[in-house]
Amino acid sequence: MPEGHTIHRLANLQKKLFAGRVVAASSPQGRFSEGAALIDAHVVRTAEAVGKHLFQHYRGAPTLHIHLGLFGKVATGVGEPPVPWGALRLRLVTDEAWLDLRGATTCELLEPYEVAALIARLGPDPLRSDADPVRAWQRIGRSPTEVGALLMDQKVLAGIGNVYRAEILYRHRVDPFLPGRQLPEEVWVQMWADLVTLMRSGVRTGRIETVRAEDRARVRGPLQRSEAGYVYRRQGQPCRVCGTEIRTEVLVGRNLFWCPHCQPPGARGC
DNA sequence: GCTAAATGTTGAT
DNA sequence: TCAACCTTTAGCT
Repeated sequence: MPEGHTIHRLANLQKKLFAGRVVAASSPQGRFSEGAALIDAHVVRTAEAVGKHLFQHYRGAPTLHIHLGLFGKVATGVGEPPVPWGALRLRLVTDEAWLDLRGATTCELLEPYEVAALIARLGPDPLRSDADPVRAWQRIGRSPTEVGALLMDQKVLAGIGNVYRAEILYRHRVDPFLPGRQLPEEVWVQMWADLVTLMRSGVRTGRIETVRAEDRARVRGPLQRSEAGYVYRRQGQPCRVCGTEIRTEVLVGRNLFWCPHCQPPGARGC
């Protein structure tokens, strides 16, 4: 489930399991053999996440940069690593722990200046204490582009994906198609604060949970895995608050979900 | 068993 | 705006 919270969770875990340890690196699938050879037998200094980008910094070797894309997965564990299966791009093994990477869009080694350049083109990440939400507002507040498109733009905000986009717009009763420059600044300030809270909770639990306690009471039975939010992937089903059918439409190449009653055209939030 | 879709990004048209 | 890419899984047959 690779939105920003997943990547930060992985970084925290990797710091715990690998920082200060020598890793044996290999690429059973073969696509990352050269890179694996360069970090093999080196010590991991630390791991960190910026938006959806994951970095492992090494002593005496370049930085490992991973981007999971839509279907990439990292599996980690302690003890003996499992028998390799499928397309295993990268395996890291220490005396006590292992890590397997599959399906990632990006797995490469970067020099420090390349890491800096990559981070420089990202907007503020709600999960980082060094993030400055004003930078995001400077772009959103003067843009004619739909808020629903701006939230997904990693140059504007880093770490938000299709689930958080839909859910944060719903929670603040904002029309996804509202031009950014028509969004009141105070609504943006609330959305940012809400993102910080929601995503931090996502890092803790490993899940995206967005339904408020008072609305949870309206839901009969346990929330299904695929419908744990207000609107994401709930097209055709009744809005948890007003009962109107949730709609979906493609916006910038991704399925957007919203409630036409709670987020009517022109709704600027509350 | 097959197909489509998925929490994403890039590069070509 | 669209296809390509990386892989797994859900929902069909």
